[in-house]
Amino acid sequence: MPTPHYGQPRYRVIADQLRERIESGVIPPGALLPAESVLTVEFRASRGTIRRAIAVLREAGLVATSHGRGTHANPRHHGSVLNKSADPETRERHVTADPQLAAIFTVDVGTALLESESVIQIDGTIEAVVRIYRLPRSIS
Amino acid sequence: MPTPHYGQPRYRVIADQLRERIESGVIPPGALLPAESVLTVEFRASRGTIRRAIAVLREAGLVATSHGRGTHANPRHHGSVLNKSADPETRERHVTADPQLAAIFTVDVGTALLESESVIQIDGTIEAVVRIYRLPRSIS
DNA sequence: AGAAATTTGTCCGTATGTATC
DNA sequence: AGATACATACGGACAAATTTC
Repeated sequence: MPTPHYGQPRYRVIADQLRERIESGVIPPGALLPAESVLTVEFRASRGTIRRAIAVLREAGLVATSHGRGTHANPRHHGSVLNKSADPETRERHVTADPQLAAIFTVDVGTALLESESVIQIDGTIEAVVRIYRLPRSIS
Repeated sequence: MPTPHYGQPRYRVIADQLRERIESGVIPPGALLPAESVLTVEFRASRGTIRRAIAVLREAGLVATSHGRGTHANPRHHGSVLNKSADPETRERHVTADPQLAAIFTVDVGTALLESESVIQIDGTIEAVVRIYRLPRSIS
């Protein structure tokens, strides 16, 4: 099997499906998820991919994993005052200035800008995407 | 080589060493870290282990990674920029999801999103442009 | 108590896809 | 277009914690 990930990578697709089961109650709070070895069969993915999908859910705070025991769904603290803050996983890339950005920075359209992107999640659901544009740093 | 990890796992040890270089200034702010392929040679670890070590630093906010470019140290934090916005000129508009946003929100490309744009100025000079994307207000 | 089975944790090597230079 | 660098995915192996018998 090649490694095509045109749209979303497989671990994200798998993570979304597992999250759906948890939020819909198919996997009730506190219950154990199927073992990684079971999930590899079900999703026909390698264990590494399964583990990465679970890692997404764990960082989102809706599952917890114990060595030797398994991964179980977390009791949802919905409605409570506690709302988990976002995890800042920042990714950067170079982009070209669109007309709006060019006007703001007073540069030509197409000038290189640095874009920094973060995904804001609350309780595992994506709330917003923040993109910050700056002029590329000059000195170092 | 077997897989001994008596004390700390290797990726943590490597992450600590890289962190030391960043915080001590051996890798100055904004500078690129050595490529993953270089680090595999230096630490005699597989690329997967190197990537995991870098992931630790990324989640800690010490580095930011760009796809074909590399990983560089001490990216500016979003929070610091956002906190300095005393007089943000905020403007909202509807936009269509580009492929990246579509993948993050798990919607089709072209789906309507709400964009909130602010210009961050410090002492009259434009520091950054912040764009926040959200799904449109839905009924509930 | 002890051994075996189960399950997650770490690590390696390789291959291929995708973005950037 | 080629080279470089990061991203995803596979399969295998062994370690460590837990549970089960």
